[in-house]
Amino acid sequence: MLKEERLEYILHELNLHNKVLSADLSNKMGVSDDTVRRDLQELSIDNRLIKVHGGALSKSFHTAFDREMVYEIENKNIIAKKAAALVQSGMYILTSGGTSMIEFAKALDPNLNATFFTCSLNAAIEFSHHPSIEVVMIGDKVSKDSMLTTGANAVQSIESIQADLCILGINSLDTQFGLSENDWEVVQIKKAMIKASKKVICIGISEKLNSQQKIKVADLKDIDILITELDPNDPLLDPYKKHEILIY
Amino acid sequence: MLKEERLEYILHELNLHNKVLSADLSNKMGVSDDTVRRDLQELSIDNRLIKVHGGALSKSFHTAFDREMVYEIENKNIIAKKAAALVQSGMYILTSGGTSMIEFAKALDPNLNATFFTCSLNAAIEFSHHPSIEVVMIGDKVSKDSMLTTGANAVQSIESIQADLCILGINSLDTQFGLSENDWEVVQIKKAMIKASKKVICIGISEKLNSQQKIKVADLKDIDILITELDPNDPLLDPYKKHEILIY
DNA sequence: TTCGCTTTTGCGGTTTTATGCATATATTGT
DNA sequence: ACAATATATGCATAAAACCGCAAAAGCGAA
Repeated sequence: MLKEERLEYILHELNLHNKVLSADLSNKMGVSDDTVRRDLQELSIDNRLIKVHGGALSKSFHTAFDREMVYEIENKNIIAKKAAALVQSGMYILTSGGTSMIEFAKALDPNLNATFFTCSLNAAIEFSHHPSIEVVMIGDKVSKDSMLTTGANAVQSIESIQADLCILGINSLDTQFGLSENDWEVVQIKKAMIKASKKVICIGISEKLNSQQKIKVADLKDIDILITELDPNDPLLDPYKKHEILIY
Repeated sequence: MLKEERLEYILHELNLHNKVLSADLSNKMGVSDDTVRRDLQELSIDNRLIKVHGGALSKSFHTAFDREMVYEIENKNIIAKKAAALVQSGMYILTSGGTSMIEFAKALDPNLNATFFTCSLNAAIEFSHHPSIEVVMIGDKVSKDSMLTTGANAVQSIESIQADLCILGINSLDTQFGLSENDWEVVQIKKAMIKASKKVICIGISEKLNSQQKIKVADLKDIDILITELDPNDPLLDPYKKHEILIY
């Protein structure tokens, strides 16, 4: 393993888990812990991570998120892994944005060969870090709140796609009102995405369940799969099973 | 084995495995490691791969060459301020990407009211942080090296715009060959942008001057304004003044 | 072909880099 | 406070990169 490769690997691990242990790294990479320590030191000097006794922490983890958010991130990671398992090579996939989607992008199998369409600037960037998937950014006016492209042009672009999968971040989900949002423009986009896909997967932390917002995106019957951090047998999810939604 | 053959072979191997070892290459190709090193060096200069101690890594894997960029950030800031001064409210502006453009976005007057069109994911995000400007992302397939959307769709979108200004990051600029790039797709985008704008501004650090790359984007006569970190009276810029380019 | 010219290549010697090991020191948890 | 780990430091070594030079190969024109 080349030195630069190791540095990349370490940063990658950090992105995924927000922390690394020196001992783990030296095992996995097959080098002495001296070398690992020197690698970490170098990355630390370059401000790419935070070195601590026994390993290192992700920079963003330390600066942007507090403990509470970490808990969320762990959950989003669980969701991301479940969702990533449903993606197969050759698929065409429409996705929205949100932090769950970012984690999802990180969790994708490095050998996956698929095409992702998205309106989210951040998601597009994260997908682009993957070595082999294709990424198509759907263009239009950028909505500053959500960092999504929205508008007639985007909707039209989506309509011209026949996707296998549509993966949507949940803003609010409710057994009565279904999937809902507060931003009219974003709703139009999500509606178009659902219409253009054979299967619809909703991902989001359980906190978002059983809440409503002002504008309806879709009925429950339009949703095929629901992914949360909860165990599929969790009673909280029972109401959704009744609506023929698969729970992962 | 001929030289060009070797270069092809190296890039091919890199595509397959994302890394190559100098020792492996000299064995497989039956040449000395000096030759391999020189081959790698050449490809590295042409930005086709990342040379590291012991071999080379694929470009797509290693996006973090921003380490060096940090040194240039002060110069880019100077450039950004000069460029920002040329933008007026009400303008429609096409922009490419690059770190200079990111700095430019940060340097914009907070009271500015203008509309920015861009193919760069990063630039779009940075522009979106501005309180009042409108941002339109031009959609298409995302080119992973440059994080730009490229393709026929993007070109077509650009063609449907009549912009006041086009601000392009310089990759290579030369009095003979004009503005040039190494990526065919990106060249198409930039050409379209130039065509769609009344005025063309090129921004970039002086390091990029007097160098050429493989594909021509535009002649000097297509460029109206050139902005570098240098003083406009710097002798290095004299050759460009002769071509009726305004220097800032 | 043969003569000059440029480009490419290989080689010897030197310098730099990467890595592991031994030893001394520091940090941590109980 | 003490044992267990982790870190820092200096050193040795092997591999890789660099440099200059000369031989070899490629190329165009007489």
